[in-house]
Amino acid sequence: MMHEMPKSYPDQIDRDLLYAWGAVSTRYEKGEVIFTEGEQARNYFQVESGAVRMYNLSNEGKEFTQGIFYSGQSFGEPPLFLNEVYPAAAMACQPAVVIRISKSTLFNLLDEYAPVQRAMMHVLARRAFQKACSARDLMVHNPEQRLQNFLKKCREQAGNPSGNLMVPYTRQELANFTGMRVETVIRTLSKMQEEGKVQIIDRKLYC
Amino acid sequence: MMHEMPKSYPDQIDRDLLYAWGAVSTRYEKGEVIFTEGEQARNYFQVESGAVRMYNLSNEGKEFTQGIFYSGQSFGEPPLFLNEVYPAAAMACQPAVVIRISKSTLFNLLDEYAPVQRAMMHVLARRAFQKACSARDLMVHNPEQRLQNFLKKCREQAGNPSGNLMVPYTRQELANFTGMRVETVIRTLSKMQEEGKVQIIDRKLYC
DNA sequence: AATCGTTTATGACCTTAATCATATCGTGTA
DNA sequence: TACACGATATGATTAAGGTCATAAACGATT
Repeated sequence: MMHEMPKSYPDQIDRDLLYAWGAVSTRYEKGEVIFTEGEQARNYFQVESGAVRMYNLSNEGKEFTQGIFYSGQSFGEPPLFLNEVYPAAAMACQPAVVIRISKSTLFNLLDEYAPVQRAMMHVLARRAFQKACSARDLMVHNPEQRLQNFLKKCREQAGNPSGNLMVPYTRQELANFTGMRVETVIRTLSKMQEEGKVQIIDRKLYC
Repeated sequence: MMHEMPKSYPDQIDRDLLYAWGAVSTRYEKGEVIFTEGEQARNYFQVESGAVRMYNLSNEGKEFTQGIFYSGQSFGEPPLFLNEVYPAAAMACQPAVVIRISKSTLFNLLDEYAPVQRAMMHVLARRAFQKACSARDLMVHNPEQRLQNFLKKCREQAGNPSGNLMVPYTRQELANFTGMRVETVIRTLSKMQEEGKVQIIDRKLYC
C-alpha cells in the first residue's frame, strides 16, 4: 500500500552537513529491517526518501505501530542519548534510503554546531510531546473515540485540520496504530460512516 | 497515601543556578493544581521537594497517570520548546515545593550554559524513551502482563531490579497507571499472589 | 481471462474486563 | 470506645471487543 508523503519536516539535520561528516546512506527494500527492538542504539538515522515504520511485536504476534517517518525525519534518537536499547524495531514500509552516522560523530557534530543541537532538542521535545498525547489517546477504551483521536492526528499532520483527507492507511494499519483488531476497525468505521462521521467512498476512507 | 521517594535524579538543572536566574518557588498542598491540560506552557517547573503527578482526565471521569515526579525532577518541559499546550495536568500528590522560571529565562540560561543544554537534551531524550516504552507496555491487553510491565518499571526505578520492593501505590493508583479498573487490579494481583508472582503481606504489595 | 494474494466485509460465538452492589478491614480522630 | 472514611475485597451481571470462519471485492501478474 502506498502512503502519501506529508509535508516536509524542516527541523532535522541538514543532509549535506551529515554527508560532510561522513554519513553513509543505505537503501532498504520494503519490509527490510533497519534495527530491532532490544538492540543497542549506536547510530543516528535519518530518512532520505521513502518511509520507515517503528513498531513493537507483542508476544501474541500482534503489532503496534509507534510511528511512521518520512523524508527528512530522524528516528530512533532517544536511546542514543541514554546509552539504551531501542524500545521498538524499525522497518522500511516503502523502499527507502536512510542516512546513518555513528553516535560519536553525531555527538561531535552537535558540540560543533549549537544551532543543530538546538534543533535536536526541538526534535526530542516533539517526540516526548507526541508520545504523551498518544499515551493519553490510547488510554481511551472506546473504539470510536480512539479512531477519532488518530484521524484527528492524521488531519493535523497533513495540514488539513478540517477538510476531507483521504486516509492513506489500510484498516489493518489503522488497527496497528490504535491497538485494536481489524474487524473492530472495520465495524467501527462502518458505524461512523452511517452516522456521517467519516466517508467511505469506493472503500477508501475520508475524514 | 505516602510515596517513597526513589533515588535522586542528578541530571536536571542545579537549583542554585535557577535561583540565581530569578526562579521563584511555590508551595502546593496535596491536591493543588499546578497547571491544567490544554493550558499554554509558559514556565519551566522543577520539583524542589514533595511529589507532583501529571495526569489526564477522560470525559468519563477516568484518570490516567502519565508520571510522578520527585525532588530534583523537572516536568512539563516538552510543550515549552514547541510553543504548545500541556498534554496533561499537573497536581501535587504530596505537599510539594516547586521552582518556576519563565520560558524566556530558561532559553537564555540554556544558551549561556552549554552543559545545561546538554543535560536538558538528556532529560528530553529520557522522556521520549520512557513514553515509547509506556506506549508499548500499555498496548498489551492482558491485565497481568500490564501490571508486570509496570511493576518491572517500579523495580528498575527503585534500583531494585530483582529484589522485594514494597510497591508504594494503592490499587487505585496502580489502576490509574495501567489504565484498568480498581477491581481488575485487585483481582489480578490476588491471582498473581496465588501463583507466587507477587507477595501481598498485610495488604501491602511486594514484587 | 484466469489466477493469486491482499484488503474489506459480515455473521456467530466466546472471553473477559467493566460495571454495580455490597461488605470487610484498617487507620485516624472525635 | 465509637465513628467515619478510604482502601481492599468479592460476587453477579453485562456489554463489548476479540476470535474464528467465510466470502466477496479488488489489484497485480501471468
